[in-house]
Amino acid sequence: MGRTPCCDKSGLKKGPWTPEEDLKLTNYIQVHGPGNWRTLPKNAGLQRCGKSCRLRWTNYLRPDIRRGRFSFEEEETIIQLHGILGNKWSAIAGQLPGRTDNEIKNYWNTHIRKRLLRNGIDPVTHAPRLDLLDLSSIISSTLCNQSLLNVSNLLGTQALLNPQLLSLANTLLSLKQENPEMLMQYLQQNQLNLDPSLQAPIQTASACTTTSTVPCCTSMLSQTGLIQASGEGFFSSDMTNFSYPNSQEILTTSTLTNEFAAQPHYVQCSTNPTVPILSETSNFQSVDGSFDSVRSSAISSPTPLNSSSTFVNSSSTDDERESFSSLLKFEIPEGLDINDFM
DNA sequence: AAATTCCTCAACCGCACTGAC
DNA sequence: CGTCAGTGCGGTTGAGGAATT
Repeated sequence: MGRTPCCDKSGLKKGPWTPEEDLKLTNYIQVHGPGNWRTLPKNAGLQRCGKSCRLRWTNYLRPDIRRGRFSFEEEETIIQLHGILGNKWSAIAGQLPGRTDNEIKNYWNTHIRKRLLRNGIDPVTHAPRLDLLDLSSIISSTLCNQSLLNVSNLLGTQALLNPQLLSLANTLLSLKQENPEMLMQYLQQNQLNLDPSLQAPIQTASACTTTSTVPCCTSMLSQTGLIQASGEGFFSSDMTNFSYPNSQEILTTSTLTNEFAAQPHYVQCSTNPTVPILSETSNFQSVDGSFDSVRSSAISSPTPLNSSSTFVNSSSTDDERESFSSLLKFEIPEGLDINDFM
């Protein structure tokens, strides 16, 4: 049947608001309060759609709007919450007083998203981008034991540019998770160089979930830094404990907590010396794999994330942000143009 | 200095949801 | 129960300024 338009659009002004219109809208709302947007334009003497008035008010004229550059804490919070909530901009905005969903959405799309991509992170899943990572290390870790298959000699950086090899990596990852035996069969069929001495029963995915098989999967973690933990498969049960252990500190509303419970969890690995995670001078608890401080500091901790940086609102540079974002950095082979993936 | 490209963000659009009738 | 008004939300657009050629 279709909805009737929110207002009669004929003769209504569109486009940027003039100061006069802003004044009319502000004055009217100060007297009558927001709401009843359909009749508001007429009553306020505006040639605008009520929807347009509402948007102008909520996104720009509202007195509690906080304008200006996003602080580090805000940016960190956005990244954290986006990892949990996805594109639930209004929910994210609810955790950032004074910021609108529109503003956060714009900032995400123009700044954070690009930075994550530069650092090898898929901005949608917050997992490392397979197509941006060192393929050989991925395949090695896929087998849960780098000694099992020395593919480093098989594949070089060139592999990244080969769609077939990328496809192969995807296949291996899928097989590894779903059917390790089939993976071994696949490898044999494809004549990959398996060390005969290591052709004992391949570690199953479930075996990889025990901490006793330490080499298992840790190489991938160490290679990538931030990995999506899918509950079972790649990571030990202990490791899943890394993920957002303080989520309830971050998310005070039951809605957010519930949504978090339904979302994939993420872990961050600190074992790779090439990943410039925060040093011991920070409150980043890398020793035991706990990332509470990083995850919760934006809200629960009044102290800066990294003592080496002074995070003052609106004063940080992109370089500083880039430095901070190295928390989420992965190894991306040189010569790979990130723009091709954006 | 002019032309072109890139980037930002305010604003729009269409759909979904909720509650009143 | 169905319809509709009101509102909220997320994706997209495009104007205008900045940066680059």
